[in-house]
Amino acid sequence: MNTSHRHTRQRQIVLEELQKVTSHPTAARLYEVVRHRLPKISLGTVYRNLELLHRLGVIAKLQMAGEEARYDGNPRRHDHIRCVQCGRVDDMAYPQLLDLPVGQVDHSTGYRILGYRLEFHGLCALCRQKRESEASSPVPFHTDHAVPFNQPRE
Amino acid sequence: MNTSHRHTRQRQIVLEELQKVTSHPTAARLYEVVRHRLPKISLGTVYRNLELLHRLGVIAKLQMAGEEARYDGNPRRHDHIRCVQCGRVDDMAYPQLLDLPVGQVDHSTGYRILGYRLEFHGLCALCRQKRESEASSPVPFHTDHAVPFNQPRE
DNA sequence: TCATTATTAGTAACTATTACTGTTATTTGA
DNA sequence: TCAAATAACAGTAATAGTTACTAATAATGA
Repeated sequence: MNTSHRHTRQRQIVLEELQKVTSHPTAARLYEVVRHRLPKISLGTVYRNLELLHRLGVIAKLQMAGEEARYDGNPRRHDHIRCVQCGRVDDMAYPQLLDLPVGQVDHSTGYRILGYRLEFHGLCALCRQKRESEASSPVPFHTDHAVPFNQPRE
Repeated sequence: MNTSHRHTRQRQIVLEELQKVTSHPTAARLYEVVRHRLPKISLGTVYRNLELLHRLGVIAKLQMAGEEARYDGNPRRHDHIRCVQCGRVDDMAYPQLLDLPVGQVDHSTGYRILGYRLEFHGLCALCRQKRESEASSPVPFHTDHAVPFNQPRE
């Protein structure tokens, strides 16, 4: 069984268009963009190639909490911040976590640690301004792990 | 319009059963457990109450990357580790992130930062042993943001 | 060039979750 | 205490993101 991957026009263009942008598009959004160059491409093909490129480590797949998956042409380790209002995702600089025994077995949990995901959430500049001009309206839903929220259990 | 919440047997038992366990069950799993006490409860009721209790800050909703949502009877801020093989989720102790201007506007991104989510991934003790006994087989899929993975872009 | 087969387009199926609808039962206050 | 008001319910249908299926197409190595 040959496990090599063929070089197709569809795969090439999906990768090219993803690498052009910094907006962390969803599969559906990237599909729209790619269709300008390949009108007959199917959404399934976009999904399949994104998944393959992700498995190969060429791109990154961002499955943020409970949201539609987004893709990132930059596979290097970096973190993201997501707007809780509009879903926009941007890169966020944060130093790597310290004292993480990656590859080692963590003795408190028994897990062999492979890595981590760190995602910030907040209000993007646009949604922040919109909210401020509309006066007082609280955060629309409970954003898990908001730092000020720290009440004791029972 | 009265926005108070009624105290129903269904809501009470969903909360009780969630608070009994430390296994971070999915809605479907909790539904199975709750049915032992309320055979006629519907899955929608479990979902609705979990969502309400989450909004009220009584429980935590863990929407780990791309996975089925899990619920945690402990709403205090803490982090989790997920097994990339079997999906199991455990608590993981890690100190709070430093130098995070929560509530402030981050000048590099323009976001008002509200909080963050930190999730580790790895192999739980069981899956680790299973894998070791089956000899060499690599991690089945690309676990995003694995720390050793750090190649330059393009 | 040709045979092999990975990949495609198009579509159907799947799954977690939410919405809808008529019924039930908690709440409230007369 | 009792009954009106309505939040919440059970049961079911709908939604949305994603994956699986199938016959046709095209990339690849001989």
